[in-house]
Amino acid sequence: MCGATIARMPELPEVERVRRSLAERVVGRRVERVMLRRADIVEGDRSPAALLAGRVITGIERHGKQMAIVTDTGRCICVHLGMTGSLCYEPATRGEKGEGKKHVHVVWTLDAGDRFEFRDPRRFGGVWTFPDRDTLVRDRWSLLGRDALAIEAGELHAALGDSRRPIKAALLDQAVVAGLGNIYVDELLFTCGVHPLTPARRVSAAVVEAMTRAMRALLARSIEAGGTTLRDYVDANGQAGGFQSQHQVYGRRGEGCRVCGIALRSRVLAGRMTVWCPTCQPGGRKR
DNA sequence: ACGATACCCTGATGGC
DNA sequence: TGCCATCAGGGTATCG
Repeated sequence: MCGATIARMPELPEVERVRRSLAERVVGRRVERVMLRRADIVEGDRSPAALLAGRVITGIERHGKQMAIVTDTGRCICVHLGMTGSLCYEPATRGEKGEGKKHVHVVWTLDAGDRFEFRDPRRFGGVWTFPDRDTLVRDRWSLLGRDALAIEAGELHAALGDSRRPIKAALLDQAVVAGLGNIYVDELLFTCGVHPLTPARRVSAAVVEAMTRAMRALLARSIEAGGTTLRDYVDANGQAGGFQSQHQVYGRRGEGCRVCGIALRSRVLAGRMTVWCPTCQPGGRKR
């Protein structure tokens, strides 16, 4: 099993857990060599140097669901876990790189033979290389909205603008706010009593204010609980996430609302399975 | 211009 | 048991 971090459907809390657990192991250490086993998982310069060979890792940052591994010269890579991606720390004692494991696309070997690996069966994730942090921000992170843990109510309200699209679709849009995925959007809308079909422009400033607070609290609680584990997630210390037990609506279609008891409704919205409580989240009529 | 849809991909799952 | 259809969805390309 993976020594560090697997997250199925990694959203902001899961990525933050990966960031923290990996940073503990690799910051301050030199990348001795890089093995690229599947070239098309990397976008940009695919040379060993671009993939951080010879560099000393100085930090791991996160913006929304994306991570950046930054090094002493400023050279960095951006890692997106997609749906099934993971960054796993593997001590040297755990055998040879990628041995017997499928879908390990990149292996970074550190001093003493310890290493970390990018694995992604479905390949919705990827790795992007940048000569420096400014280029990463300019070419990639500037396309994202503010991080969901940092965004303020006024900014979120402005980002929603006068869009008529369903609030669920807007909150999933990483250019509006970075870090939310299907699970946390449904949970957030339930918490705020907002119907997922509500046109974004019709969510009042007051509700956006409450939503912003609820979003921070929800994400913070999930990070605290170790993130959401739907199948086999363990962090660097072998601990599974525990937040799934707190889900109010996600994955509970047809089951009773934990607040009012009525059967939760569901439909596909913005291409995503969406679950809500028809009484706790009234309205939703499009205009 | 905006919003909805198709597609990428593999593993888990359920039906027969 | 094994085969096949179905579903899951983050992000992007394309359609309407």
